[in-house]
Amino acid sequence: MKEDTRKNIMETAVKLFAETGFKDTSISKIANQADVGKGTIYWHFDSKEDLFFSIIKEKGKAYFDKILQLDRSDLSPQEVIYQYIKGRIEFIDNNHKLAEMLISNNDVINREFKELMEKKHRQSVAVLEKAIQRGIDSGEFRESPSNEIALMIINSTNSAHNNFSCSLKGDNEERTKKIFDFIMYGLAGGKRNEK
Amino acid sequence: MKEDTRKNIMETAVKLFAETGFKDTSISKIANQADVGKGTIYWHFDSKEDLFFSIIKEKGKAYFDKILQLDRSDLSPQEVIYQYIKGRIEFIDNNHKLAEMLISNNDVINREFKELMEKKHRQSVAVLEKAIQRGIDSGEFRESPSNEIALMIINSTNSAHNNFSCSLKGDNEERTKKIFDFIMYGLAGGKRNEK
Amino acid sequence: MKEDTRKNIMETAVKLFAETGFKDTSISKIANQADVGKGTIYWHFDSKEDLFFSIIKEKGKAYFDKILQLDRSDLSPQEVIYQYIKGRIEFIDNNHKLAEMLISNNDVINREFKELMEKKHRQSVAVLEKAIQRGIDSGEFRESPSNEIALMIINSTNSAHNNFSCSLKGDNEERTKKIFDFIMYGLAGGKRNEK
Amino acid sequence: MKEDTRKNIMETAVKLFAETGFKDTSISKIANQADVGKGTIYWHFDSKEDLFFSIIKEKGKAYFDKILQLDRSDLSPQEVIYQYIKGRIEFIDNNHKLAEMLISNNDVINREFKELMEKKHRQSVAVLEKAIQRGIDSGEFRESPSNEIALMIINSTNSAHNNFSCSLKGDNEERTKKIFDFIMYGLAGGKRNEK
DNA sequence: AATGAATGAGGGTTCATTCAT
DNA sequence: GATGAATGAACCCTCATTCAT
Repeated sequence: MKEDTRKNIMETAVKLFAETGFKDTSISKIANQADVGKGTIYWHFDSKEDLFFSIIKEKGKAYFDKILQLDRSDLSPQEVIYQYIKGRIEFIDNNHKLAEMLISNNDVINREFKELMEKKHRQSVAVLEKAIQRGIDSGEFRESPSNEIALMIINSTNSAHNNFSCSLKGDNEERTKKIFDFIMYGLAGGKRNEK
Repeated sequence: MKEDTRKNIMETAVKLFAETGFKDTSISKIANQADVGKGTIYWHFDSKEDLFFSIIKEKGKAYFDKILQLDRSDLSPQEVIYQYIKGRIEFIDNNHKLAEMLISNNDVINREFKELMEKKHRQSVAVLEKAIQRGIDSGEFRESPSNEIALMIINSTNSAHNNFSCSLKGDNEERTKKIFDFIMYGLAGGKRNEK
Repeated sequence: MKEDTRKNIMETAVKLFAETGFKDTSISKIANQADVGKGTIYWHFDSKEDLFFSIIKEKGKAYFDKILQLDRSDLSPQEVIYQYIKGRIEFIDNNHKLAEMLISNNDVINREFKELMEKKHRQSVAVLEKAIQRGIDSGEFRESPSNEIALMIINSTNSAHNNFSCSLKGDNEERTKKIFDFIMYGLAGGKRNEK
Repeated sequence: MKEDTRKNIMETAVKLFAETGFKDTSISKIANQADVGKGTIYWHFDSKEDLFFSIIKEKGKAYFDKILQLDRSDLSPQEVIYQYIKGRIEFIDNNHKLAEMLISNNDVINREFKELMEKKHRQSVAVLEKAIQRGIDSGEFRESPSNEIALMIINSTNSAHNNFSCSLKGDNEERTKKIFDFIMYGLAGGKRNEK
């Protein structure tokens, strides 16, 4: 029963945080919606921030774990990139607003959160970076700064989710392919005519 | 002197809004930091929202105008894309904090703001889209959905600015070239070996 | 204990509203005087207006109910008028400050309040009007516009309470009789010598 | 020219004060409406209160002077009362909202204003009182406490102006007569049948 | 474990007043 | 005489947090 209340609060909170953001979601609203007393939330969590972090950590864990698991040499570099895009799109699809919080650095709550997010971000970059480097070493990819390419891949992938009411069309598979294709061959594709 | 105070307030505000977001930046804080009375802000602006919009409109105008001017046929498609990237990077460099506000859609304040930003975003997409289509028609670019490619270009360009304390290295010229290169040729470049 | 706080706030508020009016009575002042936190007032009432209305509705109900109960044919017209005066004087005596709020229409807060007060006022007028008409029909009273006479009776009755530090003397019984006498016979009494 | 600005301000102010009351009329609004700078008002008047008092004193003077002039023995007691009612109704008609301020003691601004109003009120009562006493002495009026009757006359006269959207009908002459008649003969008129 | 009444710091905003020009 | 930009105290209200029960 103990865990039930805690879970109930977290699930209600994640929905509300995702819908209206951290600042605009009050403890009262969460308590109301979760059908518990306000004091109950403070029995289970130290503060509003603590509640938020607990959610982020729990919900984000699966996502980040999946990314970290791509850091294996039995996957081809292209496969790593493809799976990265796919995983992110799926996560965004399932946790729409929460994803925005994890992806953007605007809703910075405090230093602890910022540092946690930066760490996760660096880890994601590192996974991609390694795969890219492997691809370059094998001659599969062209010479380029792997770290920065990783960053551009991550940003391109964001095209999958709403960006001022504009986003990629199609189901997850299609969207993944589109982004992967863009990342792999760019606009010109094989057509190299130097600017 | 009249305009000095207004400018002072706007510059202080843009810094604080960018640092801590709209919600977490109080009028008191802005007034303190700008070394004016709280009432002074309300002499120059109708409300906190009005202050925010005034900043967005005034500072963002030059940036968006420059993008719209790229919509000319005497520029090659590649040139349009290159100039787009360059313009955005320069804007980000000069208005670092403001750029974060303009780029992120997390701090959506209200419908008016949302609609303004969406309109500007659609216009930017349209400019790129046209250029891409021209490139495809001329055989310069490979066949692809121009609208969605435009979106991915925009997102890739965001790699130029801080993304959880990680960004592209080099001066503006270098960074522009890196992004342009990525967009043009992708990771594989001419090396096409289908996944 | 729950109701104690609410009552405490209402009683403090009615005193202050009556002393200094709605506009000039701040929530802070009420909270201070009632020895509760400002937030406590907002726990019990939605807004300053809600507090005001709650007082009016709760405290005024008994008074208006008593008036409406005079609308019975087993009471002689004179008796209705006498009881009306008596009821109002008693109410004023027991709710001195509140009475000032109910009687004056200067502190009109908003449409809802205005309409509520007008409705109650019309009902009071109607009760008196019916009684007057009955008295005229029976030949007890002289021919006269019953509606307007009702209005004058109401205003005369206001003489019982402070009017720029001047009011009728005596206990409630005496004051009721004085006003009743004035209303019945006027200044000249039976002495009719046309002006 | 000096007096022109001052007059302009006062006339604009009296209109606005009358329309929206003292509290709800801001100096800005008056300045705007009068088409002068805010500072100009403060050059002509010490404060918002001073502006208000200046209006009250000036506009109220004519009214109160007229009442005081009724304190002459060449007027019959009835004539005094009749003229009192008539004067008040005319004043109310010409200065509708301002009249409410003068008549009600709810919009008490401060001690000075309160005392001024009470003094004027006492003087008005005194004029009526003397006339009543003369009428009683001459056998014209029946025996009664002249001071308190004066108060009731004043209150009855208030029936002429809006009282929660209910007031006497007819032109000034008619309304004066109705009130005079009520005051003189009451409801029963000559018909004395003791309750 | 759970509750909800109570709190007060801080939010955005208004406005009478001042003063350099 | 006249102006209006600047001020800051005070306004109503919100909400994260506490604590007696």
